[in-house]
Order: sequence, then C-alpha cells, then structure tokens
Amino acid sequence: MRAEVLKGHLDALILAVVADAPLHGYAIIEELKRRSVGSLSLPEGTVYPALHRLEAAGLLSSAWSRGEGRRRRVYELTRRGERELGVRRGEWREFVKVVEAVMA
Amino acid sequence: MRAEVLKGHLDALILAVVADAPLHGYAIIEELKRRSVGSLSLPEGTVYPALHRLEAAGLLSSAWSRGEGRRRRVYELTRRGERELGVRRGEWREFVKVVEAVMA
DNA sequence: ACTTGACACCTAGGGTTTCTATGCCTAGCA
DNA sequence: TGCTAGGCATAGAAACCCTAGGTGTCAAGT
Repeated sequence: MRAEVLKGHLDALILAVVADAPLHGYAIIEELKRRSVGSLSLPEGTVYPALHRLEAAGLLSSAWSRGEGRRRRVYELTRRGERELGVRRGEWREFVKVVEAVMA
Repeated sequence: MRAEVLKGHLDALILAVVADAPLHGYAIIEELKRRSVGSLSLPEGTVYPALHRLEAAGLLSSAWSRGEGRRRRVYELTRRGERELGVRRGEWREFVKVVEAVMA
C-alpha cells in the first residue's frame, strides 16, 4: 500500500486500538500489524510522533510503566479521545461512502 | 469532512471521473460534487495542480478545446492512466479492508 | 454602460502528515 | 561477548492539499 493513502486516518486507527486496551507504543505497532494481518507495518518514526501529537491534543494520556526493567510509556484514551474516536468513525464511514460513490 | 482524509486518494477519484468521459478541470470539480452529493467541494487550487501532476506522470493527456470563446483544457485517460486506475481501485479496496479490520 | 456572478484557468506559499535514517538504551540468549 | 528483539525518540525530507490571490470570458440584470 502506498504511504499516502494512510494520511489523515492514522490517528483514528491508533485511537481505535488504544480504546480496546491501554498499550505502549511498540505494542500499538504490533497490534496494528496483527489486526491488518501484516498490511500495516508502520515504522516507529510514524507512530511515536503520532502518539505525541494525540497526547498534545488531549485525546490520549500516558504514563511510564514502572516496574520490570524495560521502560514503557503506556497510553490510554481520555474522555475527549473517546468522543473523538466516535467522530472519526463517523467520518470514516462518510468518507468510504463518498469515495465509493465517485469511483463506482 | 476533514481535508487530510482525502490525501492520497484524490488522484484515484480524478482518474475515475475522467475515465467515464473526457472533461475539463472545472467540469471535473462539478462532477465530483455531483457524484458525492455535495460532500466533495474541492477548491480549484487543489484540483488544477493535481491534473498537472497526473499529466506529468503520463496518466492523463490534455488538449485545449478550440472553438467557442471560453478556453478549456480537456483531459482524458492515457493507456497508462487506465492501468493505474485499475491499480488504484484495488489499492482502495485493500485499504478499506485494512481500516475496517483495525477499527472494528 | 456597468456591475455581478458563473465559468475557467493558473500559481506561490504554507501547514500537516508520514517516512527515512539515526541514535540511545535494556534484556535475553548463544 | 555479540546479536537480536524490545522500546523510545528526533531531525530532515518528501508529498499532499488548501488558502489566497491573480487573469480573463460571457450572460444577465439594472
């Protein structure tokens, strides 16, 4: 898949994954790969900045998981993040409808 | 619809519209608006550069329609454009599948 | 005659997004 | 010890779309 087709949709994908369970960045990448059966192998340089962006926007909150050796920054949805995910899902359905209508 | 969601898909939409009938830029904008029932009101500053890009890539060819007063640059698909449209349609279906799988 | 709006083309510049490439660090295993 | 996987981060480039402006024709209304 060309890289550009993802633009503008990555945030929704990340929100959807984190909505099901709080995860750290690396695990988010793995989960995206798993759900897409390998189609989405996003580089870290794409995902980490996106997470920072989403947190800065108040849609995610994060905390370092203290404990077992490896440091991990675990993200979870905020209230605003949940609402935003709903908005993005609606937007996605609308987008699909429009493109199908034009391309048909 | 947010602007970014379109990124990377505009070319496919334009190719699909022109594939059905050769059109000039302004008419392409109108046709996109019509097929999407108003959802896609693309500014000229978006479409004209895209047309130039597609022509430079050899996917469209154009000619000034000589004749009645108003000058119009009419675009049509090249052989390569037809093939590319096929590729893009497949890519679109794959993309929808992947996003649905992740967002579900 | 003049103005307004639709038609029709064009470009420069900016903002956003994603990717490439790189760096740093820990843990486990051969 | 060296290698691989896990884990986070940033800088810079490349691509895309939009904003904001410009040029000009044509038809209709005042």
